[in-house]
Amino acid sequence: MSLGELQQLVMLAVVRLGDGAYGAAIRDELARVAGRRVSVQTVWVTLVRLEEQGLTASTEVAAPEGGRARRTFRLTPAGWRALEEARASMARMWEGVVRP
Amino acid sequence: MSLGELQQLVMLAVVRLGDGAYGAAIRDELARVAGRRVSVQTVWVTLVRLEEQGLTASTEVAAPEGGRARRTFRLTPAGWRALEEARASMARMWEGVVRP
DNA sequence: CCCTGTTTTCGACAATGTCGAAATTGCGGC
DNA sequence: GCCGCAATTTCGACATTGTCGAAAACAGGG
Repeated sequence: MSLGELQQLVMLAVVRLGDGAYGAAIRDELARVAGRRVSVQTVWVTLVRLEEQGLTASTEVAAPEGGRARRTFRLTPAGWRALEEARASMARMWEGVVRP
Repeated sequence: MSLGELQQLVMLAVVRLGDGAYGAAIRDELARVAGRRVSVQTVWVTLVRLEEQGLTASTEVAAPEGGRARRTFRLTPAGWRALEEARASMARMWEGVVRP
């Protein structure tokens, strides 16, 4: 069971956003920084599935002006471990690789 | 259409191995360097699907001692582009991220 | 109370990841 | 020549991840 590519990106967006990590913000951060354009529903299912695996956790927060209540996400320690492990594997594979 | 995680790892194993990039060798390189243990068949389907998308190409090579003919793989220019793009997105997302 | 904008949930389907089991092929021995 | 052996590739099936259209839930204002 290893992290999919989008899962990693979503997790990174979550840590980048800190407290403000909820659906729409994550979608925007993904587009802005990674150039990856996905719908907010896609972000959501990904988060739900990560939570089922204990890699993220979430809390409901009070509604801002003119909208309904949001749910914000964060990484669990297991989430951090998985994310860093994925990064380390990939880094080792890139080591010494040069485009011909 | 963006590269899956295993697809990236397999492509990297392919470039690492150069001329000797065929099924079993790729499987071993993945285990050795990335610590990712998958069956040879898994590597194969991945390669076939990448080839369908024009990201890798393959050639049949004469049989070595005591075995049947092999098929060796390499990246196409489009493959390189996709791989480097995936890396760049991920790197940008990691920028400035520190574990709390 | 109904409309409007924001956010979450449902339901469906495509792409990727994974492997057990079968088929193919070259070699060495009987 | 036929037989089994070892290495390699192909088939078929299923789990997980990626993707979104459309629907439901809420909060505030007219």
